[in-house]
Amino acid sequence: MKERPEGAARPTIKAVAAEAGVSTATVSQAVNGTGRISDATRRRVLEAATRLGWSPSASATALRRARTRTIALVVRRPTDVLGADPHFSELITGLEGELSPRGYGLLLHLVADMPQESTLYERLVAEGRIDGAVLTDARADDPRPRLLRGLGLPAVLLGAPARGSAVPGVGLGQQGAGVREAVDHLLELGHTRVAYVAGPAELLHTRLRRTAFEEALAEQGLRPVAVRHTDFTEEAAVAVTKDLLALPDRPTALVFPNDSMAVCGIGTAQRAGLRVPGDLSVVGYDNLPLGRWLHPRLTTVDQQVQRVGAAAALTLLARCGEDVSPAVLDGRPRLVVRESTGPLPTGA
Amino acid sequence: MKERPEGAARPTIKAVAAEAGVSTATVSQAVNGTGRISDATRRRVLEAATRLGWSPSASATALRRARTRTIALVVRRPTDVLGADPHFSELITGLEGELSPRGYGLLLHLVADMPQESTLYERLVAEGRIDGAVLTDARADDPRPRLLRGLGLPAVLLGAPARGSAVPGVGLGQQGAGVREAVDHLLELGHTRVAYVAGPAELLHTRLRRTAFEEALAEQGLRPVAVRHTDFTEEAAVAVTKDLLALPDRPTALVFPNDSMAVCGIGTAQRAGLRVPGDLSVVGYDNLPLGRWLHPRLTTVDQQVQRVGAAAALTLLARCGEDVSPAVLDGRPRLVVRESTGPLPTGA
DNA sequence: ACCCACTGGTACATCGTTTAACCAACATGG
DNA sequence: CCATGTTGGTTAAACGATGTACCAGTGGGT
Repeated sequence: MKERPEGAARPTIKAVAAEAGVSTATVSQAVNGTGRISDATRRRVLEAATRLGWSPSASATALRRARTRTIALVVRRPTDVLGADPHFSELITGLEGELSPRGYGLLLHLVADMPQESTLYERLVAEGRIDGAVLTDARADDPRPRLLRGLGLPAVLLGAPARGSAVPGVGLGQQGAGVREAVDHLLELGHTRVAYVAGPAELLHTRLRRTAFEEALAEQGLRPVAVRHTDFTEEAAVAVTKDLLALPDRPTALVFPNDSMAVCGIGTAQRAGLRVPGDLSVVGYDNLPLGRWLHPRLTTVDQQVQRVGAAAALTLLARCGEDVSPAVLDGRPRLVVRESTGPLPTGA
Repeated sequence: MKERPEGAARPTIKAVAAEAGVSTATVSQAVNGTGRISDATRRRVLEAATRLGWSPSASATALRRARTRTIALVVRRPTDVLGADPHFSELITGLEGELSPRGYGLLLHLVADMPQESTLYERLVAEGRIDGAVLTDARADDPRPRLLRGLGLPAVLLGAPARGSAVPGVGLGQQGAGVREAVDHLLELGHTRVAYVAGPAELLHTRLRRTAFEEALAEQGLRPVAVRHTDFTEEAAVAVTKDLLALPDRPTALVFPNDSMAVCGIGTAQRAGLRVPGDLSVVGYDNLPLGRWLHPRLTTVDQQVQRVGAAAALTLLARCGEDVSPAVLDGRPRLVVRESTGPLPTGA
């Protein structure tokens, strides 16, 4: 609709000022609601602006205000294969839901490893391209909080809530609650030989969940059949499942660190002639949409990534000087019981 | 490493000029390789720049040059539920692979529907936030090419290669080839009662693939048992599968428009007591990583989204005035035969 | 000795906004 | 009638980089 005659340059604040018969300063004040302007002039200016289809140039505003209204989300993807982690779609949805209405944009970058990620932040900050960053995959010894603090870049860390870190953490409380609930569920079903497939050891949530897993078992006087760390790839899921199923005292239940891997695990078990949940119970993590439709439907832990994303956006916006009501993030990860878990096999 | 003493503002070109003992103009020319500067001075300037950890301000450069080095990718997600289409992860990977090394950023936005998407482009252009856009999900009557052309924004349309549209299309040639191959594969296995689950009718590739499907059958003198359009949601996949399996002359093979839906279809069939591929063969589309690990492993069509993304990025960069070698996109969608397809059930 | 070409660099206007400082006009109170 | 506000604007200086037009020096040719 705002289609301009071919080749016509975008209008500037000057054009609007001329159209409305005022100075450019007045236009600026009118659209920003600052300064002292009569209601009548304000209206005139706004009309002129819409008539010309003008919006303030983002570059000029950014230069003047030293604010870009852009947030970075850097995704570290170790291998080319992991790729499709649908986790991020959910996260991005949550973020965008809060950013977009406030005129903020999300700048997405993919990197291979942590050094690359650090360099990228340095560049983005040096170029003044972003106002803040969302950090994912908190590590046990994470270099990013210190780095970003040094660079003076507002950030939030997804995962564990703040722990005296340089940047505030955003996430559901009681990180371990989901896994704990999963274990309790399995125990109730009669399982005693349970194994845990964990994520990369350096990730923070890997630790939290592993601890929760072991504690929940210990409370019933049990110990895990095994705990295996993996790199989150599908290949690893298959390999580790085979490995666990070959154990002398084969586990009757497997707990995975995400749904994709759980699905691989189920496939591997079935391929080995086992029925799920008849012979083996499987629990995932993330509650991907897909899990609802598989056969068997996947029992999993829902950690509400989308809501966490929204909360993270709000926290970050607040740190960027936007006045937003602080995010309240109640709730905790919860087990969603479906069909991939069942009573202990009678033979066992 | 570039950690500046707390509160110190980022250095500007002036600081670098002072450090190197030259004028700001010289600094600019040195880093941009323009103008006539002696090698010695150039080196001195670059050294000074790294010493201070300076990079040209993106905002200032954008303002001056009327170029932001930012590309928009707008994702339309009809419902909240579709969400996790892993398709996009692949696409983004492909795009980023070419954009990032050239200093371009990817600005990601999520919208609900086409009107919103149009408005968004208008805003982004009016604010001068982007240099170009990548359009996905080409529609039969797509308003975006005209719109963006009117706005003067470079763009590429993913999917069918150019067809006299206002923006160049990027995609594998012979769009239908994959589906055609799938049908041939099924026919070879002896199937004659094949049904097709299609995507939303307004999407361009939906048409192309549907046509390919029908033509491939027709060549053997066959007609589809049924063709059903859906909205790409998992729910729809389940519903339509149930529906098709209840048909009087039940199909022995189902072709789906993406892997997520194919998985849902398999689950639904299994739940109905059918074995895959024993009683029913299923073909997907996209070649998601997950499909390799399911039980049964998914037969699907690989359309190399990542490579298409890379090619799209190159085409777009070229239109943005970057001098890149034009993308060559050979190949076509190819069938990947795995385990979800098998010979015609003997009873049928 | 003089003109010219060339090399290597600098001064300055400019991109489109924002904002502090300033000012005209007009009412108000003493 | 004059200092004193108040209201509603304007002027001009940034913000940080780019690029055109200009200039100082050097050396060559005649």
